[in-house]
Amino acid sequence: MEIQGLPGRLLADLGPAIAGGEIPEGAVLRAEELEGRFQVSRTVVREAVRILESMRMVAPKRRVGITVRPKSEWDVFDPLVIRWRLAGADRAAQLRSLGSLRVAVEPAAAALAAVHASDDDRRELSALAVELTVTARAADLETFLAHDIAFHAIVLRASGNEMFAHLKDTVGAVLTGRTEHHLMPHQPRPYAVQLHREVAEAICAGDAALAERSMRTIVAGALDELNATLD
Amino acid sequence: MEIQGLPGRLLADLGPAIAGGEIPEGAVLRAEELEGRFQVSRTVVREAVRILESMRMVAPKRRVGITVRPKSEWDVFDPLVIRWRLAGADRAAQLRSLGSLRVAVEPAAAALAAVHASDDDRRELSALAVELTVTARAADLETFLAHDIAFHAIVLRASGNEMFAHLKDTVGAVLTGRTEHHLMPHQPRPYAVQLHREVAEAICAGDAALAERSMRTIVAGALDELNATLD
DNA sequence: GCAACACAATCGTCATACTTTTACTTCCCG
DNA sequence: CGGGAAGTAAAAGTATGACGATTGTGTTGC
Repeated sequence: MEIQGLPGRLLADLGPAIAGGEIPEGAVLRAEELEGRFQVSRTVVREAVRILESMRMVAPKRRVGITVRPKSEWDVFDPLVIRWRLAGADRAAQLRSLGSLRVAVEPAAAALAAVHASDDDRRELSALAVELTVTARAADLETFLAHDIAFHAIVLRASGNEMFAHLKDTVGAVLTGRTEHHLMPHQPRPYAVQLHREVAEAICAGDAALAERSMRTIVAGALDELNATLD
Repeated sequence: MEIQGLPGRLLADLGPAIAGGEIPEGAVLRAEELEGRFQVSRTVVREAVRILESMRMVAPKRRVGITVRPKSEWDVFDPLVIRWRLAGADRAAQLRSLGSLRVAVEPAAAALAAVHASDDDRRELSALAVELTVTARAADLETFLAHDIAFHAIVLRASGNEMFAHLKDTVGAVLTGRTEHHLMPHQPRPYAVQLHREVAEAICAGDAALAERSMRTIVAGALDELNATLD
């Protein structure tokens, strides 16, 4: 999953530093400086910088250096960029953006899933809905989180849309993030759990409209909570 | 916008070839072979391959070669991947995926725009709605397309969500693609134009629900037409 | 003051040598 | 005959030195 080798390590240092604002917009790095700072060869520096360039985070320019581009131009859908921003100072803004994205996408995915889900998908969703209920009552946040991630991942995949399916990891990161940073109630809200059951049932029954509505209530609620907590 | 230099050129050859299935999943390339085939040095090949690796399209492995990963693992949100797929054999599938994405995102963006749009945004939207009406009646497809792209771009930007805003180019590519490939009526439908006017008015009036509904009608209609044409 | 020119800094590319990993092959022992 | 251990070679990974290309900057001369 990660980029391998020394360029990967460089990237794992530079990426978060830029995404977190430690290296600000407009800052200018020099390749030679990076070679020295990280004790690697030009080859490695260049490959790492190329990757950052492909994410539109930096722009190398002759006679000038490697300039950090304004945040507004970054590839905000790149999984690495998302992860770096979630890990750093930009976490709040990133969570808000992702929250809105979820509100847009997940209800649509649920509606599609109600039409396209395989029998296995439907079975798994039902099972997970039960698990969510149990672990929520037991206040077992860790297991609850795992099941919650799996639940949303299946809905996204079952939608039959490859782009929705790829948001699985991103949604997972959001759910993980808000649990880790205690942006969630200590015990999952019974109403939210109930809504998950509703989504599962609606998808099983092929009721697209209900699946969409219930899912929208879930993600809109999550976004509201998020905004309430962050303010 | 593009990756610069020789690696960029290599990428512009390899990327579309892989995205278009010309180089199939599971195929194994060797760095040395690429050096010879494109008459570039090791450095250049490695940088291009690194970028493809960061898009999850290939996985270099020692003693094996550079393997083309299954399409399902690619970074489907990467603008380059989207462009390459739109240009190649995968165009239909890519248009469908993007169609669903638009149905999910653009109505949400319109709703947010009704709340967050600046006065300038609202003025521009109104003006563009008028332009759309005029150019549609004149059957000036080229100008119509430009204004249509601008219209949707402004709605996405005015939503205030950076991730939505970044879908501007992608939506633009979809609109361009369907005009170029004649997946559109010869003269824009009056009803669709009317809906654009409704969106503009709703956003100007701050009516989020109406903006969302009208926009949904637009994009859902576009998706229906697309499916009808591609089948 | 300004324009042309020269300079130097920095990235971009190439060629080559060496290192590291690892699939495959071979061979020996049970 | 099989299985495992050791050796081999193939491929990517890294380092380095040299040169090319571009371009901001300063300098010089009018």
